[in-house]
Amino acid sequence: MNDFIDLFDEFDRRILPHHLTDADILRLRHQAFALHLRAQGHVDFGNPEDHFAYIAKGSVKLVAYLSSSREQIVAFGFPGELMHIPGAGRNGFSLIALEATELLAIPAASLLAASGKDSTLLRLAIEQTILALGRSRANSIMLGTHSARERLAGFLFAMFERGARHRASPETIRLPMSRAEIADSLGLTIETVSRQFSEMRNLGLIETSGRSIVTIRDWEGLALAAGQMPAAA
Amino acid sequence: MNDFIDLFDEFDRRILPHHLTDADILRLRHQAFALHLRAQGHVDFGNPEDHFAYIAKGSVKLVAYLSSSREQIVAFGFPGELMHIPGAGRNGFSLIALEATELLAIPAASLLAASGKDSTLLRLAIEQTILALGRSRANSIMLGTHSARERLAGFLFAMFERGARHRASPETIRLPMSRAEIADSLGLTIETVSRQFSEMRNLGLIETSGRSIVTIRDWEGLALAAGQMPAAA
DNA sequence: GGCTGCCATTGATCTCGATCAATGCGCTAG
DNA sequence: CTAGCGCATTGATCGAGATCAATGGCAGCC
Repeated sequence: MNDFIDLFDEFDRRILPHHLTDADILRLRHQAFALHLRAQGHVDFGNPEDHFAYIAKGSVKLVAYLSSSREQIVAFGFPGELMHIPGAGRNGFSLIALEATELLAIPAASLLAASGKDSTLLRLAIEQTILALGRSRANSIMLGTHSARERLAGFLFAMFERGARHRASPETIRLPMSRAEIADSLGLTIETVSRQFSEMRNLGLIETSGRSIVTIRDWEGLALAAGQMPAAA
Repeated sequence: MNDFIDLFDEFDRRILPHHLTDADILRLRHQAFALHLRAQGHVDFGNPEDHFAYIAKGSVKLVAYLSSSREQIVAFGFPGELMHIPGAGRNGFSLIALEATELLAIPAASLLAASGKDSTLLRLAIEQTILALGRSRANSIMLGTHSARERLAGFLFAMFERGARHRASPETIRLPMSRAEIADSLGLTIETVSRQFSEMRNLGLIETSGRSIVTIRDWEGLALAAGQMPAAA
């Protein structure tokens, strides 16, 4: 399983703090496991245990299943990111690959339990959780107060900031998710998302090519559309 | 300052794990500070540092200020709860008292830094943060997929579960927040919240008395209105 | 205990986004 | 290169909730 070795090595270099002892690293290596998902493949961490997932290649969505028919996308995950994945609570969660994806999963509980004396790993975990909390609260604010235009503009900004995939030029990204997935993450319908894309294209804010290539033509206009106040403070 | 002594003592008894060493407790006691807020009084933890707040008496709202006029209530806090309060990020947060409130604030960063060898405190912090993350994600799901009726019904359930204030009978609570505050937390307007209250009253699901006393008359009907699936799974 | 101001309720209308319904087009297989 | 399917786009209509506008009633104050 060279895959696992390579994956873990990358994780060690890019995420773990540099001053970890070999013992810590060995401990982690024992708890982690590599996963390869093809497009639309899903992992269901059924047990009530939380996990962390380091995304190496590809991209994923974290989906909450409701009693109703509709599903809500709670977060996206891109290469280089460490996601927090809740165990099953009131509503079940699933991690679903948007495209072929390689990731490293680590049970949160054993990570917490394992670090007896040294708290470096704990600190890493809490930092990531606090980041996720911040993103989730930002999401709540968006869903609670923003219009469809503001949501899509904000979404595009977020995708650009997180580097999305296959950046050809600094203004262009390829979105790995479908319109339906964008809609589910923004609390909108496919049609509304599509209409917003068209209107923003007509306004000269963006250009699109094919189904998933987006180029930003007017950063200031897009920021305005996203609801960042123009002047004042 | 007997207030502080009493507050900290209560915090120790009700929240802290029982096996903490005296050294740990002393360390915490040094970092914590008591706050007394009158109704509408606010604390602005301006520094970019996160805090934890133990609510002893009263109730609070955690508000995100947007560039726009509208504000979004991110969480409520009730007695006995330990809230996570984000430092200023993209949007500023404020903790505002709904009524006269006593609370104990603890800087998260120094709590993390202080626990050198022992990781009990860290574990406490991460547990609370993960709880908050779960609540926030549930909130996202509500805002992204639920109707006004479902939101208010769900809100009432949550208030009952968290014991709200001054429970006269098991079916009756006093809501310490105004209609405007309910609306801001649910992503609705005052008028819609009011209309939903009236309709639910007409349907015989609830009874109201004065501005803030609510009695549940039909638990099953309310659960149905909240969107918990009737039969099936 | 009456006054007064704020908050909640109720009504009328409007608007944004959902829904229903075709049509168009990019991507993949063959 | 072509065919065909699935996703995206566009159009028409509907409806939930926002907005605008009065009215009603609870609570704090003199």
